[in-house]
Amino acid sequence: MPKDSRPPSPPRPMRADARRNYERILAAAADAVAEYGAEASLEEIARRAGVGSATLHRHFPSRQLLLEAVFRDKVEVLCATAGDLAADPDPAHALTSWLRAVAAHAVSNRGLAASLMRGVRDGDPALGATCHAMIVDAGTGLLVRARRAKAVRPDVSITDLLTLVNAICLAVEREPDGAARADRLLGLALAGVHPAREAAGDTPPSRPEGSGRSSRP
Amino acid sequence: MPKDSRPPSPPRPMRADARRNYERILAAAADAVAEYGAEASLEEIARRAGVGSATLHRHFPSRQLLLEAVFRDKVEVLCATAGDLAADPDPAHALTSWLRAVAAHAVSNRGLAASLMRGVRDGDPALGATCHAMIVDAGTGLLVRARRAKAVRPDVSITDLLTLVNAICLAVEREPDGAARADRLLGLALAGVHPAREAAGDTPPSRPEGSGRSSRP
DNA sequence: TGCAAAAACGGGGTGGCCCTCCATATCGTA
DNA sequence: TACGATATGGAGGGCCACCCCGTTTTTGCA
Repeated sequence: MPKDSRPPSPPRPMRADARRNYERILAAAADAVAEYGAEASLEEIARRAGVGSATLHRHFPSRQLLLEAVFRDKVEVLCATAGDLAADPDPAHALTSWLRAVAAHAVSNRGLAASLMRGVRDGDPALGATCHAMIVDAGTGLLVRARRAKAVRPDVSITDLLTLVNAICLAVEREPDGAARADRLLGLALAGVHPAREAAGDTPPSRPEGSGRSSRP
Repeated sequence: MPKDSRPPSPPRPMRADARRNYERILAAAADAVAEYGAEASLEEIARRAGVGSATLHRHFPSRQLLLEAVFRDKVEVLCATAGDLAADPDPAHALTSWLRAVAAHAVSNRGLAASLMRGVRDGDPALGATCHAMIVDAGTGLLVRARRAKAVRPDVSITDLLTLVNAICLAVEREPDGAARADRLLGLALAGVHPAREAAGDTPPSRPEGSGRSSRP
């Protein structure tokens, strides 16, 4: 059996200069990712941080881990938002609002979508799926509530929804007016492309019911 | 004024060895892209084709151009499919069938989605947007017919639909069972996440109307 | 058929990237 | 202050995209 488990914090609290460099790298990475997206050059990040590339790789053994560290707090904001929306009296509205918030964050923080996308799949096990897991957890609460209220199809999973959101954000990333387009496409995907009755506003996601014609004989 | 315009074919019909190498590169690229996706190494392609890397770059000055050449005939198949579906008595069904066909091609041909995505945006002007343009043209016919039949929202554009399709395909690419998942997500996006009445089958895209409750007071 | 210009070729160079080794510098403490 | 554990970063290897330019092949014409 293993000698000892120390889950949250290794006894070594990290040396002062190490922590300083860690922070520097994180800041430089945030800049670089904002500028170039998730594919930003790691050497460039190390250069901006004023450290050697080896130091960067020691602190963040994979690109995914670096991205996770960069976006951790933004993801926490989204999770908190989900918590707040749990009190919304309208479960459907809460869910769609949150998904839109996720999309808004993803398009305004280049690379976030790519970071959230990579879940468990892809090579190394348990090597940086934290953000993905956090978001899934946060969204699940909103989804089950909406499902209980019969406001979403019973077969829709949180993975479905998040994949759609991230796919859309990834697709419109680096487009002229990405935020608006992402919101528009998300509204479309949530409401469907078939015409709702009166609904004339901006791709309103609610009130899907109504009189209609059957389009398939 | 310009001396002369010769739109379709430059008078030089390409030397025999040049055409031979062109074909070889194309074949090698098809293999490599099938194996590694749109990010396949160009040097590896040149190596497989038995030509120098300079030759590859001469024939295909950009990765995008090479991908377009690789996928040209598949895109033509999709365009032909769109033509066939124009005779479908049900415009809505024709449109969704075609979008599903696009998705099916995109997931089964690694890199196609990425190739179709890059439209006009991104650096050089008119440097490889042919596939994108062809697909847009083909889809527009189906969309306007569906729109006339009031089977789609009037504000939905073909760009919206194709972006959704490509985004989904890009997202599920290299997932275990990508094709099924892409089809499922596309069905979701086309029909919306809100519950349809009886509709119990596989994410049926039609008959979006139904009895419901107003979800926003 | 023979030949010279044009066209195409590809080896090798440049510069970038990711990642690792190890001699050196720095920090925390006895 | 002095020592050992810890952290550093320059150098180097492997891979890649892309380009320069001397060489080879093809072609059109005499």
